[in-house]
Amino acid sequence: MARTKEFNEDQALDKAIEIFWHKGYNGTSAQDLVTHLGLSRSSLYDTFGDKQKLFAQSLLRYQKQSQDQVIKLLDESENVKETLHDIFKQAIIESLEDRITKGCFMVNSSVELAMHDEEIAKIVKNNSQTMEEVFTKAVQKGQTAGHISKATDARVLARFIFNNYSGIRVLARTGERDKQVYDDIVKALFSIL
Amino acid sequence: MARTKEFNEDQALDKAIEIFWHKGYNGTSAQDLVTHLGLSRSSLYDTFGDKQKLFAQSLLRYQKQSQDQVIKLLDESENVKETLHDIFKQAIIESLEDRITKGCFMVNSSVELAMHDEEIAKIVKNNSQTMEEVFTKAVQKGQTAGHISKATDARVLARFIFNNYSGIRVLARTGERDKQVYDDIVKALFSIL
DNA sequence: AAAAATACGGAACAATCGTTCCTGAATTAA
DNA sequence: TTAATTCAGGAACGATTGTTCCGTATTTTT
Repeated sequence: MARTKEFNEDQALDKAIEIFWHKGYNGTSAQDLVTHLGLSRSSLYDTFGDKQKLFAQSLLRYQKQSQDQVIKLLDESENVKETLHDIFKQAIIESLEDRITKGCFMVNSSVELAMHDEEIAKIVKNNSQTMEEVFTKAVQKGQTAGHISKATDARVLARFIFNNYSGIRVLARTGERDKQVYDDIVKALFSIL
Repeated sequence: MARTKEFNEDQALDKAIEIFWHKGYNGTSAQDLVTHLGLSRSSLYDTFGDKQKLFAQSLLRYQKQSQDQVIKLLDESENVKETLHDIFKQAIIESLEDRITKGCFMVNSSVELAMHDEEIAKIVKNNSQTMEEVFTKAVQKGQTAGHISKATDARVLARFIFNNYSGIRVLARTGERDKQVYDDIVKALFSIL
């Protein structure tokens, strides 16, 4: 009956993530999207609705991708403290390697849109809660195994870890390229785990 | 020779800070500025140049205001650890009280503009360096006085403090209203000082 | 082969963007 | 008083915004 799409929807979403991540919501124009996604205006609007909906779908996809990665690493980990350390090391590498410093798409979107767009606010809130749960369970696992100090409540540590993660991603967004600054923060953070 | 200005330039800048802080640079239109500052278009452009210049001036004024406050508190402090604690408590109060959650103007601007506007990038970088110095000296002072542990290098702790400050301001921007979340972070942070 | 459905490219939309300019009134210093 | 300067207000600028629509091409199912 119908013609098939010539582009892959998920690949297009990945392109949308790239440009929204780099330029933000208000900084990305419809023309930017057409150019970067390689689609026509009509295909773009037929497929994704409008700019706001495309942004929300992009952010959801990004969230799922990054959450899944962290969850998998922590689930499979036999030393949670080491794995958490690896996660931070990876974030630092990404911050230093990216020639265009994009920071974290979720953090960027929180700051730019959370208070102006209810749908984005929900995604951000859901992300925070999920990450808090993931980190809390991981810390508990580490405390049981004896890799992480039991001196502080697991949820407190989880919130603390998440807060430092946000901070580091802001730092990356500012264009900080001195590895020592990142390393100092991680060093201090892990001194209390 | 000339008619005197009927408005106070600094007061107008304060109004500009308010709206840029709330809506961001791209989210604030020229009409928003005219309405909120209570000036005519012509007066606004004659006085401040253009939107970008007005934004930069606003951010500089905000930076000076908040830096001066922190520096004064820490300079006059006899117990730096307590004063740092007060500074965080104050940030939490502001985060919870603000009906419209604005976060931190400097953090917001970093995320939105630092990588796209060189002038803003310079302001942000200068702010980070200054705050790092201020915190470093404060921590040294606290270590000498015996209020802060000497186990960790002062600069490392300073960067760590600043990172958690950024994180908390992002949290505020996401609209988090649970005081316990903020308190947990501060509790964990001060457990290593 | 015919018919149905959709992708495509691009023209075109009204609205808003930041900015400039013009008007006439108001105020000041010479 | 005169000349200079700045005020407020609004019209108007071209450019860009997000979005819609249309004609054509293409593919799939009947």
